[in-house]
Amino acid sequence: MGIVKTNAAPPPNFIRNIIAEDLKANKNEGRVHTRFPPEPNGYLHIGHAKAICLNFSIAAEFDGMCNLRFDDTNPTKEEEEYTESIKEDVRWLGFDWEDREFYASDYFEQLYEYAVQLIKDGKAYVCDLSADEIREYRGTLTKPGKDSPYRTRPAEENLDLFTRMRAGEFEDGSRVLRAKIDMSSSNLNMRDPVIYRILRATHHRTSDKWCIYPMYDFTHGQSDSIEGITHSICTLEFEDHRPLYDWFLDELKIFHPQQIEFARLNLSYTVMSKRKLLELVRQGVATGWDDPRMPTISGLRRRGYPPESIRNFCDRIGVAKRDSIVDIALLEHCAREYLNERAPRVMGVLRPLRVVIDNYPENQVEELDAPNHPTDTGMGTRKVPFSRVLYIEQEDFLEDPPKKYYRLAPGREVRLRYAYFIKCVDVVKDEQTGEVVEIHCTYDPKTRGGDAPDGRKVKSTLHWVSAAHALKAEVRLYDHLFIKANPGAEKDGADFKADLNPHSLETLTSCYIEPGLAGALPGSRYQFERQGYFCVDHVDSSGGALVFNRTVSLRDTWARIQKAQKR
RNA sequence: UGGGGUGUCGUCAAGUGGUAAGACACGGGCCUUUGGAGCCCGCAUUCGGAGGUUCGAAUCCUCCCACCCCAGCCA
Repeated sequence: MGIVKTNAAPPPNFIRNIIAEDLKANKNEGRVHTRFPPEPNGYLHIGHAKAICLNFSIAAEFDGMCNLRFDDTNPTKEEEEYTESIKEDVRWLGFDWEDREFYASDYFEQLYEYAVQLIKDGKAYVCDLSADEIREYRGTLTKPGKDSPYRTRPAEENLDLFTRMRAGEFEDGSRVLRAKIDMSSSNLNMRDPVIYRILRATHHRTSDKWCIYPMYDFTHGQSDSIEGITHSICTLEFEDHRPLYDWFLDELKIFHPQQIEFARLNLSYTVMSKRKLLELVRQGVATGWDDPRMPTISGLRRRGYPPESIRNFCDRIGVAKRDSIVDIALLEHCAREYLNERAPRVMGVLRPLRVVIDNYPENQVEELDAPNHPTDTGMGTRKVPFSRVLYIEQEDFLEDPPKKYYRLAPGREVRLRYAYFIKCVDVVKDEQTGEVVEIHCTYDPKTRGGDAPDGRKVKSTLHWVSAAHALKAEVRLYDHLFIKANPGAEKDGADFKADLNPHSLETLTSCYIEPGLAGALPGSRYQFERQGYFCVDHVDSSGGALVFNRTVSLRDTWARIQKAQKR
C-alpha cells in the first residue's frame, strides 16, 4: 500500500465524500488511485504538504495507491536539484510511493502519438502565428477570439509539419501545434490552446532528445489517464481547465480520471507562492530554501517541526473550496502538542545573569537528579551539576518588580528547578550603566531537590545552569517572516516584501546550556524548560559548536499579563 | 461589463429541509517543582443581504451584494 501509518482517520471532507460515493457505486471497479504531481521547479512548502497528505491519506483510507509524478514539461525551469529535494521532503513527511515514481517526460513519446492522433482526426493543427499574434487572435474575456488563418490546414500538411517540428527543421517559437476547439468559447482555455511548442532546451531527464515539448494542459490529464489515476485532485485554479482535459480525454478515447479541485493553503504571516519564495531566496532575504523562517518543508524541518506535527496540521485544517488563510498559530499549536509529549526537557539560559550563592562551599559540586520529562517517567532522569556560581535568565530577576511578577527580586525567595530555594541578598551593578551584572543569593541546604521540609512555598521556579560546567551555545530565535497576516495585500500592487518582519531572526551567541547536551545530534529536539522547543541546527552545528533553532516558544502567560498591564 | 468558483464564530471548518459539531485563538477558574502541561467553564437565537416556498430553511426558489481565478508558446 505504501503508506506510513499516520494519525487516526483524518476528518471527512467533500473529496473523501465523493470518493466514498464513487466506491458505493462501484466506479472504477472499486479502485482508488491518486497521485501527487509536483513540478520540479522549486522546493516543496507546507501548501504542498496539504496536497501530499490529502492524496496519500486518501489512498491509505480507501486501500488504494498514490503515485509520485513529476510534471516536468518545461525544461527551462526544471532542475534535478528540485526533484531530489522533493523526494526527500515527501519521504521525510512519512510517505512512500514505493516503485511508482513517474515523470511526465516518461510519456513524451506517447504524448506525441496522442498529438498525431488528434491531427489525423482533424482536431489539431500547426499554427504559424507568432506568440503576439496568437494573443491578439485569442480575443479577451469579453470578446470572442478569431480563427487562425492556419486553422484549416489539411491533416496531411499538419502531420508533415508536426513531424518536421520534431525533427528540428524549424526555429524555436516559429510554429506551434494547437488543438482545434472553439475560438469563441467563453472559456479561454478552449480557444484553440497551444499543445506543443518548439523549444531547444536540455531536459534534466531526456537531455536533447526533444526539441518540442508538450504543454502542461496537454500533459497532465493524459498522464493521469496513463497511470490509471481514478481521482485527480488539484487546486482551484485548474477548475477552468477541466473542460479542456475532458475534451482531450474524450477525443483521444482514453481512460478518464475524475478531477476534483480544492483550495490551496494560505498561512498567516507568510507567503506561499513558489515565485515569492524563490524571490526571497534569490534576493538573499532568506538564507536559502531551508531557511528556518521559510514555510518550505526543508525550512520547517530545519526549524525543528516534526513531520508528525505537520501531518496533524494538514488533517486539522480541513479541505474545502473556499479561499482562506489559516492562522499560523494552529501550526505552532501542532508543534507544541507533539513536542510537549516527546521532547526531553533540558535547561538552557539564553541571556545569562551571573548568580553567586554566597553560602555555598567554594569548590563543591553536586550532581542533582533531573527527570527528562515531567510526566513520562519512561524517559528517565539525568544528572545536572550544581555549584556556587550559576547563570539564570536575565529576565528572571528584577530589582523593582511590578505587580504579579513572581520571579527573583531583592529579598525574595524562589526555587531553582530540581535544586534549591535561593534568596536574593545583594545586587551588583555596572557603575557606568547601572545595569545589573551579578546578583548574590543564599541557598537553603534543606531544600535540596526543590521542596522545603517546613512546607513553605515559593511563587516561582527558575531554570539555571552551573557556570563552571555549562556549555556555550548559539541560539536562533525566530519570529514570523512578515508583520502582516496577509503580506502585500493591503494596497494594490504593493510589494509583499514591504511587509517583511525586520525582527524575524534574533541570534544569541552567548547562551549557556547544561553539559549533558554535549554531542547532541543534529536535528535532535529538546524543550529548554520555561523557554520553548529547540532543535540542533544540522547545517551550522559543527565540531563541538552547538547551534539551536527555536522551533516555537512555550505559551507565555507572563507575557500576556504584561501586555494586558500595558493596556 | 464573458466564463468558472466561493460566501456558516476573530481564524479554519462540519452541516445537504427538523431547529448551528469540532479545532485554533480569546476570556475565566482549578491544579502545578516549567507563569509549561493538564483539567473545567464560557465563546454564532444565527449561517453575505433581501424577498419567497414550507408546520419547519444555513440547507429549496428568486433577485441582489462581496470576494477569488482565467486573456503564458508557465505549471
